[in-house]
Amino acid sequence: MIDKKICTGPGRPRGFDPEAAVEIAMRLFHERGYDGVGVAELCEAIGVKAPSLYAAFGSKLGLFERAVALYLAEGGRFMAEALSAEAGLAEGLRGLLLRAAETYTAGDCPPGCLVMDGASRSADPEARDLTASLKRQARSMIRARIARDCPERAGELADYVMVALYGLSAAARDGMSRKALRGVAAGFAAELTRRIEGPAPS
Amino acid sequence: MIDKKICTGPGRPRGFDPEAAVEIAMRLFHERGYDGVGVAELCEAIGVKAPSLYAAFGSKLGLFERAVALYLAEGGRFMAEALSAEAGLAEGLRGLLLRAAETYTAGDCPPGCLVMDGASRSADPEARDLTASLKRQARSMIRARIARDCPERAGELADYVMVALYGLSAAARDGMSRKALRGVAAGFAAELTRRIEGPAPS
DNA sequence: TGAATTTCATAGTGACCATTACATATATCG
DNA sequence: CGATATATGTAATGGTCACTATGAAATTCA
Repeated sequence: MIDKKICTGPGRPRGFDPEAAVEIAMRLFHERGYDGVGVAELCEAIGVKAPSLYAAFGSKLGLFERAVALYLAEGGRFMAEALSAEAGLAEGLRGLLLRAAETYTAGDCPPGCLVMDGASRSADPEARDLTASLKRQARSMIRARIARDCPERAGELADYVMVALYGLSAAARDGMSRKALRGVAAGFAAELTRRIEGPAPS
Repeated sequence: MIDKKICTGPGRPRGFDPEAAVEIAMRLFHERGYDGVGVAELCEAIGVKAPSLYAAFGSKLGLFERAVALYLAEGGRFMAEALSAEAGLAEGLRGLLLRAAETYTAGDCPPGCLVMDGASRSADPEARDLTASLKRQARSMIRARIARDCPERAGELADYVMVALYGLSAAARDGMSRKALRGVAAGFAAELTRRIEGPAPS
């Protein structure tokens, strides 16, 4: 509740905005992945020297954590929205996949999903673990939503949605068009709908 | 047709088997990606010093090219087989997806596909281009097979299969079980079959 | 045996990596 | 005006990166 500019204590005030820095870092990490962006490049893009960056965020990993958190707060909303929708399960999952296709090909940010493949092959195990944990969390949310209407197939269908999201993200990052991705997502959703509404196929 | 050990010219004979070296490199690249494996580690695993490796393969990228070629010759066969099968289109694509799920979770080699995400986020543009070209080639093969039976939907269905393969590979690399992946692949194939055999939806 | 040829191991190249020691600069508080 | 506290820039840390210059070792051919 306290304005952060007013209650500034003693000491030299910092010469940059940490929130803007996190946003710049988010974009760079999203473009080229955790290992693909060096601290030197982050410093230059943010307009700050390395010691200031370390004083503010602790480490490159700390800045990545902040960047991922901002990513989830901005672009990760669509998942929570689709899952908590009052619409039916099939409609919700269809919306999730279609909005993933849109989000992963939005022109104002890099293609693909920062969580899905921003650090999946990183050399830093802590960065890998961070995104891996978020992916488990996403699957858990999806599974919980499915279990409300379809408990006996929740695991199976959650896996289906996860693989679809993996595919949409990777294909987007490899340049697949938004239109093509939309069509694929609709196909994934159609099968999902059949599995939810129809009986188990033998 | 000439045994490679008999017709050895002048000079000191090399102390290692280049084909075995390529196989070792293939496994390492498959496990951790192009950037994730250093030349020093390759040298130690192969049992050779850096200059010998460079004399034999020219560069790290040259060794990667050989490793990818071996990967395609060994594990990439299932795609050509599924596409050139005498069975129907839907059966062939279903076989392709199911065999991808099996291949990507085979216990005797690392999970996922070396081509799909062995260098997709590499810092080396030449390594990225190599795998990107192979992915375009794979899509082209899939599309050509589809076009034989279903020319008006070849592009759309080829995109569908590609996204499915991306997803299966990434999910496998993130630890999804073979059983779960099989179920997902079967679901992908079911929708594909409907799109092939049924009329265009709406 | 001696020349030619190829591979070998030793030991380095400069560039980049994330990170930090140190001194200086700029603020608030007493 | 000190004293204290925080941020800054300079410059360097040790480590790893892909790669290679150099010379010795091991082979074939004359």
